[in-house]
Amino acid sequence: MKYSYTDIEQKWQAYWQQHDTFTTIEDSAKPKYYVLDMFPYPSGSGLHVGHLEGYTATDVVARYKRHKGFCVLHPMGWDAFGLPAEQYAIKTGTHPRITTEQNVQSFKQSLQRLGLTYDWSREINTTDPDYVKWTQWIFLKLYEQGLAYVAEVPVNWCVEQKTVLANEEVDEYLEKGFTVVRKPLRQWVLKITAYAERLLHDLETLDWGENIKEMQRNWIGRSEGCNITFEVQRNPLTTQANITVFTTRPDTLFGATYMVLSPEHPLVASITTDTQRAAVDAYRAESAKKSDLERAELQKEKTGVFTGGYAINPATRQPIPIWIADYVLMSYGTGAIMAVPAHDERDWEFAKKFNLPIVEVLQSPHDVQEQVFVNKDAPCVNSANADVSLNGLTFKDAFEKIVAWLEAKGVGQRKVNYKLRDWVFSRQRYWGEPIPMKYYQDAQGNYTILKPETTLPLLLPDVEKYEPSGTGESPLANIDHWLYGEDAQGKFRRETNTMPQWAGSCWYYLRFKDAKNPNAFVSPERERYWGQVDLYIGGAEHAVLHLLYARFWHKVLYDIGLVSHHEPFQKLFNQGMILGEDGEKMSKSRGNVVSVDSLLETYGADVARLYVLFLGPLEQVKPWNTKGIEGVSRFLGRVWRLVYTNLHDGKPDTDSTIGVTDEPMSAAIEKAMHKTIQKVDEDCQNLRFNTAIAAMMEFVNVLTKENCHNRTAIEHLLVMLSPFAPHIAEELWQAIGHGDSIANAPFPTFDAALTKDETVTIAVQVSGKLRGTFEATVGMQNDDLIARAKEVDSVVKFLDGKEIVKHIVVPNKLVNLVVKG
RNA sequence: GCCGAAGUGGCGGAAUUGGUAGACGCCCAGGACUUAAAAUCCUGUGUUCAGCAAUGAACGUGCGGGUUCGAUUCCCGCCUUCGGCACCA
Repeated sequence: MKYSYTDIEQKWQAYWQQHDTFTTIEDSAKPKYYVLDMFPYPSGSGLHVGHLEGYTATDVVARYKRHKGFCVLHPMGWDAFGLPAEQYAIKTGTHPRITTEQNVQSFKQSLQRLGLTYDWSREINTTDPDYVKWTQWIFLKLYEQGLAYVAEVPVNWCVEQKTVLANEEVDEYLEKGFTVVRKPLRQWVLKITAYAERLLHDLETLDWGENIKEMQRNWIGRSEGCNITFEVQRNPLTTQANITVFTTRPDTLFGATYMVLSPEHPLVASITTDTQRAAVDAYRAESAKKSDLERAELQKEKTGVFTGGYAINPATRQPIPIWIADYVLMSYGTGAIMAVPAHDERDWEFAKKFNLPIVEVLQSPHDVQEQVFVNKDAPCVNSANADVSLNGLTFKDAFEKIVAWLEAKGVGQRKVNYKLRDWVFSRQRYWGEPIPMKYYQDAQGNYTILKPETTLPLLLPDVEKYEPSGTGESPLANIDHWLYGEDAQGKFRRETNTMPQWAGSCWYYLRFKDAKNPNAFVSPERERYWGQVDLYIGGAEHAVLHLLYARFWHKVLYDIGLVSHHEPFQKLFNQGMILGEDGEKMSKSRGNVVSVDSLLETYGADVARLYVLFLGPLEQVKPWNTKGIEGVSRFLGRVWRLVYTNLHDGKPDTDSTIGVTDEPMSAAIEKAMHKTIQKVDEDCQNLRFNTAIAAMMEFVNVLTKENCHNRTAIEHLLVMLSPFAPHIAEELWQAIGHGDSIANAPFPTFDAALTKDETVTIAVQVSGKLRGTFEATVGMQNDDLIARAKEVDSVVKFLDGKEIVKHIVVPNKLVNLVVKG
């Protein structure tokens, strides 16, 4: 019989479906394993090879763990809210639900053709009313915990289109010639900063790549320092005020020669003197117009203006000028800084530009008037007053001493700051979960009294137009019959903001444990049974946001007793991107996209699965290479011919030519088999699929070369291969007489004694250079090894006439004869 | 600029508690089978030099140093590529 992947793939996919082969089993007598993919946004362009790689990897793990006797949870779903469907709706009027459904169908079909073992009875879709209900329910839990609040937050506002833009849209709109400004708008915000310390600290407990942890740490951006209060100098023209700054270098306080406030700082108006007011107002107006992007782009030249006001440096008691400049951000620390130009690059640049004094307070190897000196190890100088002296102290001691002094005087306080900001959680869009809040009328008839929805889910109404309302509100603001209503508590207007796409993905891994539960987002029993996700695989593009947001929600749920672990994903593995054949990122515009459907067409699922893993290490970024696929295709052909030997002989095509025999295998083959099992087993556990496949190829090459068709060897090979190429494995398993699915066969075990060689090749070096080899029995004594090494033909001439000054022996490996002369 | 990862044959990659560099696969060349082709099977395949040849020697893991009997692996200094962050005081 000839190997025809189309026939056998369809046959076995139907078989698995009919027999519920991969329906999840919950058996508390067995260990559990929860292996999860980052679920996709079902885009119109279909599955790409990046999906293929990640999903195949988790599928191999899921199947492998099943062979190993685990109860495996391996689910799939759809992160189906999102901008593309909404933009398509704006263009064509097609309801996003329709587009989404179509895309889901096509995605699901492709996934099924790959022979993935997803338990489709647990399929979820973030846009389903049943799912939206629980997303909203969790939001209300956050609200009850005081972790959701309303604030005025600047957003990207397109002036011409009267629309709020997502960050990723800004460039596109600017290119079209529109004006994009920062405009404060009413937003729902989640207080993720309340969890900053735990989000940082608990990273230690996770089995994640160090690089991803580091990215999260940087994003959270913890820094220790202190807040220092500067008294504003009394001046008949200004009001009495204090300015608090945050600094990580209080040890340089004596060198603070000026202060800078962010242009948005609330004290700017009261500090500014009349003579400076016009300049200050002009500067503030200008920076308000600039988008964040522009501020960042213009980082070359520092700008700023003097307010006319002065503050007193608490250490030197000297008055120092107060400036405003947009290099100081209102959103970090206190929105104000003390500037130490001698020892901070930004301050130095600013001081040089505006001729502000630069005072050296750390012993510097060069003149700080000429060049800035940033250092933590240099001792303090010029840093003493009547009360306190830091001179001679380095960072740590100086820090402690000055902070103690400031605290004693009541003008300073230790403080930890984070770069992490609270999470702006509302979008002015249609295609998202409505935020389930209502505003009831107050005594004046204004809708100001905020209360949560009592009936969930709150679903989206149908709309005629998907464009934003033009007022900065979402299209929902135009749907009066949905927007306004009355209940026992009075007349209300609904919240028009919707949730961001992140919302659904913050907890989907929990819903998979109990996907159809109508009474709870997950039952406590099932939550506990499946516990943490044991392995989570996805692209590194989600290294920060999705993973941080999900961890945040999870911790909140943990705190209110709804989940049993404080972290959701125990082990995270990031697959590397697959590039086009040209080594560039795959993109439609480059025309280097490899589509999964065409691969399936040409080579079938087993080859596609095998090849995408054989390409290289899972975590590595690697280019696609269409030619190499022939190799794995041939490999499967060879496997096929181990069972169906007739093709090899060119004889007629009949089923009776199954060549599996019960003749014993040779010792060499048996050894090769045990080594292969060991290697494949280890590699599967460590997600090193490329070398696992290589090991199986080697084994098949040995079997082929020796014309060995031993039943045990082939059965073990098929079980090892089945996680990778399940269809052909099932077909051959059946062909050699098994009635049950290979998926239920236990993974072969190896005999450690049989993986060891009796003889080894010893390398012989002369002064570190390889000059020959010889065969020796394992465990041969060092003296014997040396004696043998000296007799090796190719070695002798390098020893001729030389004195051996040293013998180095690595047992069972190598002899190195060090010679002189 | 800062943080992180990585640089190995014509190509994808393998091998690191320091011990025969190049497993496996692609490409390529030669052979077997075939009327022929495809498929399949076998052999060879890092570079350079010497030789008719078997073979031998030198070089070789981004670059330059170092430690060591021995370095792809460890240390120091660079270069390049990719990813992330980007005035965070």
